[in-house]
Amino acid sequence: MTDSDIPQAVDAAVAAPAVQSPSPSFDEIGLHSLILQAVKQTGYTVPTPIQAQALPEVMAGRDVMGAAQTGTGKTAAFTLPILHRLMPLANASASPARHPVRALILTPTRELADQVFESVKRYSLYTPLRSAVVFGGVDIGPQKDALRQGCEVLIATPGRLLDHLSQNTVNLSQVGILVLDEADRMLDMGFLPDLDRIIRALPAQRQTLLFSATFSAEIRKLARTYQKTPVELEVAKRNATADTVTQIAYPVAEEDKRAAVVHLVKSKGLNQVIVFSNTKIGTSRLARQLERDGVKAESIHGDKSQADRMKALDAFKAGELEVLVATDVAARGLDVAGVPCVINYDLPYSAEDYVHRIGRTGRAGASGDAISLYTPAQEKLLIEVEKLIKRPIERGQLMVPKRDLDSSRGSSARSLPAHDRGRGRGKAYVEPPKPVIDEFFLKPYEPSASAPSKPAAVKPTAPNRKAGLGVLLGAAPKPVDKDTANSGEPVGN
DNA sequence: AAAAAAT
Repeated sequence: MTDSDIPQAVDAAVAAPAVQSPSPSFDEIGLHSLILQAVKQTGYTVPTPIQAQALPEVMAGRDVMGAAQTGTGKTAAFTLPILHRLMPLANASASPARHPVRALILTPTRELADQVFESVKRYSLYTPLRSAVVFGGVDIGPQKDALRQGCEVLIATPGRLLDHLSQNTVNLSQVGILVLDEADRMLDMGFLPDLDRIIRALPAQRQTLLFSATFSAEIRKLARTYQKTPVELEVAKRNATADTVTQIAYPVAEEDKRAAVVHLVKSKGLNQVIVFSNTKIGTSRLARQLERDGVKAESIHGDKSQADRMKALDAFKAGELEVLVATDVAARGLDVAGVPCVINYDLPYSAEDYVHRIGRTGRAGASGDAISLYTPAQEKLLIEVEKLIKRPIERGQLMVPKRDLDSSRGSSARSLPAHDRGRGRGKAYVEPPKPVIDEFFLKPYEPSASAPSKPAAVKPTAPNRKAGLGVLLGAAPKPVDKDTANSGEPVGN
């Protein structure tokens, strides 16, 4: 599933506010009938805002610079018009063999590449247009075969594409359309030199589409370098978080975080939770520990083999896991339909990543919960996030029954000194204040009420609503107060 | 400071 799978026909009526300006249907936009056929089969009738804006521009051949949140239907916003533009080519159908690549779509991660590929395949189902995807971590042989067969649309991650280029197994000399998806992410990941090398292999005469979560100075520079007077489209507000996502943060001591996750999952019967951790090692470890605690969990991060990554993701999508523990490899672009809850086990180092992480829930107008666990030392990160999203995040108090806490505490966490002891800064080490964790609770955490009318792609098992068992939150939402918020900051950070 | 991506 990808961004393009926003079920307009179904959800628009329920979750999305009625569109005031009469949005044209896909019929009226003038997409090629064979593409329209595939669109209709998915059940969509009305384009999302980004689609409504981008389709005409891209179909007209203009360069587009688009800022759109994930979950806005961004993938279809470029996939559909690209296929439309390539249709004359397919109609000619003179020499079916050895068609050179006409459209190239670059993405930062392998999973995203695969998702975009799935989307292209779906929408080109009734057309003669062919597509292929290349990315690292898997055998290059089959990719070479696919490229030799010929494809009009190629989706790729930069590294493997360069590999193909150097081996002369791909011909990019006829690429008339280039898409840089999640461009901000690609820059973050240091792909600029790779992008540069790839783009130098493309014709200068081409249409270039650039999608990014934000229009930072770097992105604008990228646009200036590779685009010609792009049309700027900005759909959702930059750095906005969906209104349908309930956000809450709990102060939890580092060694209690695991127990907190177990309780959030178990006591509420949450069955499809993505838990974000900041490190690859921490991600693996947490998944293992959760398994020991009786939570079905798998991890996904960059040190795992591509096969393992796909396996974990598929198992999660199939509903076989309660928890997917992930690094930020999963923060962007990943689209598992209807994830009802995201937990930040660690707050991300950058506030922008927070936006991407919680963008995994509350997609397409569905409701979702984003829960962040933070130590007092991490509160400043939380404040950074609030500044970025321009809204306060409710603070709660999470309580876990003491006996569960103790049983779930590993031997490891306890003994570790949580913070570095003074690095000669002349200050004594101060144990950060611990949130009160005790046997009783005030008010249970409830997953947000309005259940999405459209069930997740994965059929959720009946939530076992044994509230009260343990996890609790009380503490009235406290308005953010920058002054007091910082006061408990411990030494060191 | 961390993660991702070609091998």
